[in-house]
Amino acid sequence: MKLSSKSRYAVMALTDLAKFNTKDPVTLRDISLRQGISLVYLEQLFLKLKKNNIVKSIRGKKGGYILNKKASEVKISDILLAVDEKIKTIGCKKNSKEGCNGRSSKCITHDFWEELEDHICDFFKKKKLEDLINQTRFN
Amino acid sequence: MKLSSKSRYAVMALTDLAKFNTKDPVTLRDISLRQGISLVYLEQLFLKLKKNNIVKSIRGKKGGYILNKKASEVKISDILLAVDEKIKTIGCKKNSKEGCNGRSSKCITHDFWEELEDHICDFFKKKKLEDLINQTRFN
DNA sequence: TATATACCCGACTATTTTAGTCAAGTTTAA
DNA sequence: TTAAACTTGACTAAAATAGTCGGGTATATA
Repeated sequence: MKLSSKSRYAVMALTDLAKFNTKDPVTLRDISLRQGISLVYLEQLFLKLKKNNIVKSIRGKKGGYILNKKASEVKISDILLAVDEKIKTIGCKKNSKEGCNGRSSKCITHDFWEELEDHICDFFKKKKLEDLINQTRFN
Repeated sequence: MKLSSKSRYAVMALTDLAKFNTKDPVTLRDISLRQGISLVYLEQLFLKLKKNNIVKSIRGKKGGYILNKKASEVKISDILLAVDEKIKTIGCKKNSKEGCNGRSSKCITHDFWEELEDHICDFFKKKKLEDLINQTRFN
């Protein structure tokens, strides 16, 4: 059970962005250097974050990215959703008639996994980007 | 973020075992048939569960497996540990001096991921095998 | 209006992990 | 004696992951 580095990078990058999002847009190049994440990989991530209205891009010289909302309004779950992180502990389809393993209508531990899923999702929904900004000392 | 089917199967199989663990040992063949898990795969899992003192095996004809403790004393976290499920949300080493990405001593979101890890582990530590037995109707 | 800076996008690939099989045993109750 | 059941290591196909590569497009500034 692990989180993909896609998600880890997305949260790291946005935390960095939120920290430096004072007035001028922040360039991916800067985030890349500060956080040690490949620039090309960041581009992929920010494309998705933009499509999901988490950031706005400003093109041209002096361009870069800014947050689309206040850091206090960005849920971590929004970020994970944007980069396609799936919180799926089970193969069972939630409201499927054919059931979890194609045999019984529900596998014997179905409810347990669903509970786990909710437990994790709750955590991500409660946490806001703002909560992360001042949590750790910066480099 | 997903749980391996190794873990899912281990929990399913043990829940099944706990349900049928009345007097006689339960054979893997029966668990395999009831739960739709490959017999050979179950053998692999129960080897690990046995090494970790979660089950005991009884050899020979009429043999099979029984729980080594009461179902109320088996934590789900014990099971996951036994089959090598890693709850690692981050690459960061917990008490390493070199730090998470080989650069800074701690990555910017380190504390957040650690909190998530604890959140998930707590869930698994609180849940006992017994809690699962009567949760879902059986097939 | 030239151009450097920065974003945009699809295709591709090496590596790792996962899920599961295969084959060949050993043990023991009946 | 033998069938049922556990034991073990090696192997493999498929999927997911973490990125790279190459070639764009948009626009602020000089």
